Amino acid sequence: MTKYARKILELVEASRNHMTAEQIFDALRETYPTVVLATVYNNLNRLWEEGRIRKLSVQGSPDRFDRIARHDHLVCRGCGRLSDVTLEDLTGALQRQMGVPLLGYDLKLLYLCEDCRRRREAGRETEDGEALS
Amino acid sequence: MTKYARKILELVEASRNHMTAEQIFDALRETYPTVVLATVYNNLNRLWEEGRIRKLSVQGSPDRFDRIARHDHLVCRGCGRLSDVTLEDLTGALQRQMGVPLLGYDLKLLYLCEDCRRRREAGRETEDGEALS
DNA sequence: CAATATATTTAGAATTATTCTAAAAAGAGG
DNA sequence: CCTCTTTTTAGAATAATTCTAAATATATTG
Repeated sequence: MTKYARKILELVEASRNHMTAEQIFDALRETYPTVVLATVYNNLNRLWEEGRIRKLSVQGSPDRFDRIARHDHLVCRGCGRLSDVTLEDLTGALQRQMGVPLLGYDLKLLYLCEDCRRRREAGRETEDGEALS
Repeated sequence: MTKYARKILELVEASRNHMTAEQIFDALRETYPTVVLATVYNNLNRLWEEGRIRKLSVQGSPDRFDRIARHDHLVCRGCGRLSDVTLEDLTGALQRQMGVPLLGYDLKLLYLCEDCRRRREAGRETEDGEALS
């Protein structure tokens, strides 16, 4: 782990804010003023491949990076704003708390398909193992 | 509904394939050879805003468009490949059927935040109402 | 510690998906 | 038909992300 990777992981874990690469870049520059954006992407992708952080695609806005600890998201269909929810919240409390009915949900189950498993076994030693998207 | 919108909706509903804008464009050109890609995006966005189709963001690949009828997705963490699942599948059958353990899941709950609701009430008459992302 | 090998960073160009703009064309309603 | 509104077109613009090649840094081995 390089100093950049370490600091980026720290930033992502500390933030409860689902940061974009750009925001992480800005935060990182306070410590390392000469770092470039590509380095941030390199590290984020490496951390993601290693299963150390999560990457969320939200329609129409840049990817967000998030700590790995299990939790789910409430996404505004208007502006893409994200907030965290835990499973306890889901039971009714959510609707009351938000005072608004859900428009729907989007559930993705993550796995490795045949081809990718074969390719991964064949290719480099291993990677990953228990990562969330 | 224009002929383009109609045909695009038809294509999206007929396909069990989570098509990208590009693929829809290609399919559409067989019927209307002069249509341009921007028209496809225009229509897909209009249909999505009207809640007639779903839009899925998958990390690292273009948005996919999908019929509205309720179902969820199995996403390969390696290559982004999508397949449909229904709730019955989820109960164990899924793991046996796929012969592979899930790496995790990604649940997004869709709603409209305060700001967007206000903006929408203030702004144009209405839109949407029951759309899924 | 030096020498080599491997991995990371940098700078900037390149790519890709998507949106925007302005003008032309197509519908819709009277 | 005529006017008004919406959609399409063509192509430029934008934004996020990845790629490339050279330079650095880090790790490994003799």
